[in-house]
Amino acid sequence: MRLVLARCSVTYDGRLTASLPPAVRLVLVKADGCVAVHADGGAYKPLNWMNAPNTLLEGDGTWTVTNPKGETLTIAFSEVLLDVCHDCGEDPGLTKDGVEAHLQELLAVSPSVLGKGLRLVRREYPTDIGPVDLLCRDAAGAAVAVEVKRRGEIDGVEQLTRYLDRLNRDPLLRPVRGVFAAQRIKPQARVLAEDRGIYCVEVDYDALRGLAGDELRLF
Amino acid sequence: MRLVLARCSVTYDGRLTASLPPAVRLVLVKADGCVAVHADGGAYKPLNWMNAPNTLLEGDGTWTVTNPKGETLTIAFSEVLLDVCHDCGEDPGLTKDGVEAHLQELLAVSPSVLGKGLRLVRREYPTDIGPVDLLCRDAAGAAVAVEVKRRGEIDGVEQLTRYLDRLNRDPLLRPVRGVFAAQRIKPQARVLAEDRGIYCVEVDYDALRGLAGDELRLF
DNA sequence: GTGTATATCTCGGGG
DNA sequence: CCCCGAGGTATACAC
Repeated sequence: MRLVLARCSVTYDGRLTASLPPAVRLVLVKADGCVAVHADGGAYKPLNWMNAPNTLLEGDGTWTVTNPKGETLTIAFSEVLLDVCHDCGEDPGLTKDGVEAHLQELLAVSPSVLGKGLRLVRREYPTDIGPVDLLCRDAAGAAVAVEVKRRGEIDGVEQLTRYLDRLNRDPLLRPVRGVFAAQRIKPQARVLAEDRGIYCVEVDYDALRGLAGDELRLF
Repeated sequence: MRLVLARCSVTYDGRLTASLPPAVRLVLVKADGCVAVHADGGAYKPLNWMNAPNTLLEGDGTWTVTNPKGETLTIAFSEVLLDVCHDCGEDPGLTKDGVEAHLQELLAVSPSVLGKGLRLVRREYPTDIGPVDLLCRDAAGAAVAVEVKRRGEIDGVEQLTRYLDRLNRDPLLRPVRGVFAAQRIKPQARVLAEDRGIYCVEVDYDALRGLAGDELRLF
């Protein structure tokens, strides 16, 4: 990792054109070759950057970074305050808990919280426009498609609607009901869903984790 | 801007739980108080971060960053290789050219590229579910709603469909046609759009800029 | 503040 | 390679 703190001006020419007048900024070059220019504020996003893979050409006070798509990042330095380089070694990486995949796993174990008598047919049930999170059957044997989100918003309702449209063309499944499950469902998303006959359920992640633990302990 | 290069382990507890085992990383503290932990690779996104506003408590080899929502980022340092601090001053900020807003401006000046005889009624025409990019009238006086995207994908078609549904409830506008304009339209989006009777146009940003220049020069 | 749309989104997975 | 979906998305802007 190379850290350069310097007064510099920057231009990016690629998917769009962007330019930065001279100021003191951090230029970060990582081991994979990616370059990022950070101002002293404004959250974690750099002002300008170029992802790996790319080639870095160091000229006389000017760096030119080019990627295979022909996009370029040009940095002109006028005053270098710091220029250090360190080898950090491999990073063991981040582990996460509480993302949508976990919610889906827990609901797959306890589908009955989504409706009385619901049984899981399979997770990630494939359609030709993408997989449905959960496909279930209810007590009467009717198919139920479930879309799982951490936060239920309009996009999720549209997504489930597209899946239902596809699934309802399959005579072996038809008619298929929809269930929209999320930790919190926004009012607009609920209105749109219910207008389309989609049932909405808010689920509690921690309670579900306890419930799943109980169910697993039965075996 | 403070740069700390150190062996450290990190945990985040908030919207989800995430943890990082010990390794050498860059910890970046910006003037607005935001904190970011970067590995030596993996593009510009930090492994963990905490946006401003927050409070940073420096303890004995451990930093605890807390935000008003009660989320916490904890960094435990074991070996500090570098710890420097610099005042960068205000950043004059980034200027961009070529984003969707510019494409919309250019199409507002030259709506006829979207269809013969099209005239602009207004940009950002309001509906109760959000603004339509352009509302036009064609040569026959019929209303045309235009959705502008840099890259035309399915979400954009859904968005325009929702607007058309709303606009077609207005007796002063009905019937309203839809036009989906983008620099490139993906095949799936085109199929969905045309299936719904929405006309697709790919537009050339540079050509449009030239055209708009010509039209302005007429005045 | 909520709600909506954009982003050089980034990032990962599957075909 | 593209396509699709998730994200602690972040960010800007309108109501």
